[in-house]
Amino acid sequence: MGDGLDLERLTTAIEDFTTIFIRLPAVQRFNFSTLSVLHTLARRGPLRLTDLLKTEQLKQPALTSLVAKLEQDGLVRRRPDPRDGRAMLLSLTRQGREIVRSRHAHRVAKLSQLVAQLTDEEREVLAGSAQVLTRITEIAATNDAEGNRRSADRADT
Amino acid sequence: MGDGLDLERLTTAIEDFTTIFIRLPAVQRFNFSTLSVLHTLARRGPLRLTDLLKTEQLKQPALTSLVAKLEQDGLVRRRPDPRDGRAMLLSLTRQGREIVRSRHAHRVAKLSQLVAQLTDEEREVLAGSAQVLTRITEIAATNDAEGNRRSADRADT
DNA sequence: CAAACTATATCAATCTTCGATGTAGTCGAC
DNA sequence: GTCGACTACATCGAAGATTGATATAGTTTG
Repeated sequence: MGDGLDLERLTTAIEDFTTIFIRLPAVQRFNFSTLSVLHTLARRGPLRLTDLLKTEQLKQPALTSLVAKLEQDGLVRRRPDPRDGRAMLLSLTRQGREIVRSRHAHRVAKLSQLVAQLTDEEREVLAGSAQVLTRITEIAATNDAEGNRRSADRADT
Repeated sequence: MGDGLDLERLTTAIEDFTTIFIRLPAVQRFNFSTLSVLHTLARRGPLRLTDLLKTEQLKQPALTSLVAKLEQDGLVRRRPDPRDGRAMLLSLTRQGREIVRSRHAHRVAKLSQLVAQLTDEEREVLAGSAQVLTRITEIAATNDAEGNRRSADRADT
């Protein structure tokens, strides 16, 4: 209580930070949607189209055609789901993973250069925040999953 | 020294966190580029097209037409720069600011709900990190500005 | 005041995205 | 087992966004 956590300020700080950290110039010819799809597949392993759809800000036909193009370009692999004849399992090829890794590496390098200009104290704060950010992301995922269960059940008050 | 700052891990944590925090479903019909332009204008006040261009991942013609549409929709104001007859000064209208504020408010609400599920200790770490994030963003801006000066000078080794 | 430069606008071609709809696979009740 | 309802993904045509090339107009410098 009263720990001085100013959400307003923190949100603004994150918004501004992502502008310089996440929106790197697209070194290759990829747009936001494409990069987001690649990142999600890199992080969450093989996914069905429908599951991938949930995290992306696209409608299904757009995602289908984006994935088709990525397959043609050799970045994504598509194979039938052995458990469900309707579904496709999507994953990255080695080449696809390489793109995600390269962007990630750019970010690490950029962050490294910035962190070098901080005080020791500031660096300590950052070190702790990685863990907290991960926790928050997990909590959000859990909340979403529960939300889905509830609305599927139609059993809540 | 040896403060356990793992940049690899921190970068991944930030990447994953922004997926749930920044890429909110576009409640309105705006795409990424549009939202980014609105955010930048909200934060950095009146800007010339060329200056706005620097922070956006778009080419100049695309930005011109995007801004034209935003003006038609009443979200952006365009007026001639009194200091330079070639340039236009872009800023948000009240309505444009309202959109940015609304997305920001959504984020604050979402963060608030997540933070409520953290321990006191975790909240304390977050409280400190707002300041550090802001510092990092400032440093990055300074670095960029210096980089531009240097390459304009063509005077470095 | 002419040449070189800068800021923005326009154009046609290409790529993205969308809503609507189609096809094929799955599931559960009987 | 087979009928009906549902789900996963694909296809299609239209609308919108983005691009490179280029045009126009204003500015600066010698």
